[in-house]
Amino acid sequence: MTEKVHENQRQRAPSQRSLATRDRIFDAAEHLFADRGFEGASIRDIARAAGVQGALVSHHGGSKEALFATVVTRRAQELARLRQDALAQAKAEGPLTLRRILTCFIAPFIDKTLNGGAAWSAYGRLIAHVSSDVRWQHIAQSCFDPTVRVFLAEIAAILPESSQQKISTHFVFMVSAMLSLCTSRWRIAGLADSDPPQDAAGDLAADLTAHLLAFCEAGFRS
Amino acid sequence: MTEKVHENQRQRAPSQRSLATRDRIFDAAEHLFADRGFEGASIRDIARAAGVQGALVSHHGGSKEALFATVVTRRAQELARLRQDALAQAKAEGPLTLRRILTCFIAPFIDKTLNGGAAWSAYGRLIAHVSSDVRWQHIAQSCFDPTVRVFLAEIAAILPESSQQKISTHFVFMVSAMLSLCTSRWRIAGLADSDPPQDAAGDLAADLTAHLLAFCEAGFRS
DNA sequence: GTCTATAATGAGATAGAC
DNA sequence: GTCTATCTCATTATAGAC
Repeated sequence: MTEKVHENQRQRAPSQRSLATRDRIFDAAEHLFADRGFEGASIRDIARAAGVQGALVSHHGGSKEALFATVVTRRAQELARLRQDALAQAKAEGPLTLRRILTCFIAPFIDKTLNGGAAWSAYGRLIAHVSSDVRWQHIAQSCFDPTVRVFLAEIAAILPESSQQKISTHFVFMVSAMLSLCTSRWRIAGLADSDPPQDAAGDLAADLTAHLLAFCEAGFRS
Repeated sequence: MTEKVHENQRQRAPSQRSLATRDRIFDAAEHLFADRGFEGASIRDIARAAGVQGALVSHHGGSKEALFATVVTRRAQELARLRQDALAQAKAEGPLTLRRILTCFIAPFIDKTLNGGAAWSAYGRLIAHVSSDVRWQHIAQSCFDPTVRVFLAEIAAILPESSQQKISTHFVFMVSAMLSLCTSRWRIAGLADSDPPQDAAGDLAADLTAHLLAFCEAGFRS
């Protein structure tokens, strides 16, 4: 079999260089969409940040909407896997508690977005846009709802007296609070009249995760 | 004293018609900024929605940024007054509890944004943009932080063992959950596999307020 | 796969008539 | 206070050379 393939089959795999360029474009798009929203980030901005020409952004990302969806989807799979792996491990280690279920959902996200580097930090803010704008409902449904439904079912088993409506409402409260750690830490710092807590005092992500978990577990049990 | 004034004094009061036009422009801007964000809403869209020419939007609103700030500020004063009046009345009626403090903050907002008509509904979503984007920090500080600090002080008096950092963090969690009722009810409905609860069953705002209050009070006490 | 060049449209803002 | 007209620049997207 030669390197040549039938015309209706896929072309040969993209080169290393092409893949690297594509990832630079997606990283730049992720960062700018996160910071300035869908309309606030222009293709030109993204191209400049990635160090390429505008036409190349369209080549790799398609239309601007397709690029947005691609960038959101890109890390969603890894995040879903982290969460479901954590849940599977928690199940293997003993009977599930509400706290353990919520931890499996929140801890991977906070760990990545606060300790996972600039790209994951931007991704957290990007998801906040998706979660608060009905225009991206289709993305939320395909990227996040399947995993969320798994967690909702586990919570419902722990809290049999709570209606599905109530559990779903509380879950959205929890997600909103979680995302506020990506979008609104400036607000917390401003209200606390203190500098944002430095890593000097320890693991910021662990502290915030514990805070958030305590808040939400109590809320679910209310 | 004639109608003529010194050139460096203010001109005569605007006409009724001018005020009505200005309000139509601000209402249109509020709605479009809320739905599509700052960059997503164009001056031209706003002019068309208000039924005026583009130049008139600039005339009444100044630059686009100034227009955005004006529209956010416009209802902030009324909201602050509603919240502080509720707090004053609660104080007059007896010793404050955590639940009563949180109610004074949340209930006026939910009542207006869910039962106060389309303009207040849009305003709720608009505030969600301000709260989640550090670019609008100066607006949040001037419009909302003064009232928030009053409530933080009352909460601190009820929860003397909680640090200011913890109370501020929990307060931001609460505000995020509250705003999710303006931005993400579609998400709750999608996850609950049920139509969004209809008003037929009663007062939607009252039900959601009670839900949210229970969740957040338990969180604060965690 | 990457570039240059450009098409086609829309953006924010303002000058000046009425 | 409101409108028409226009300036200047940015926008997304694509065609076509290499």
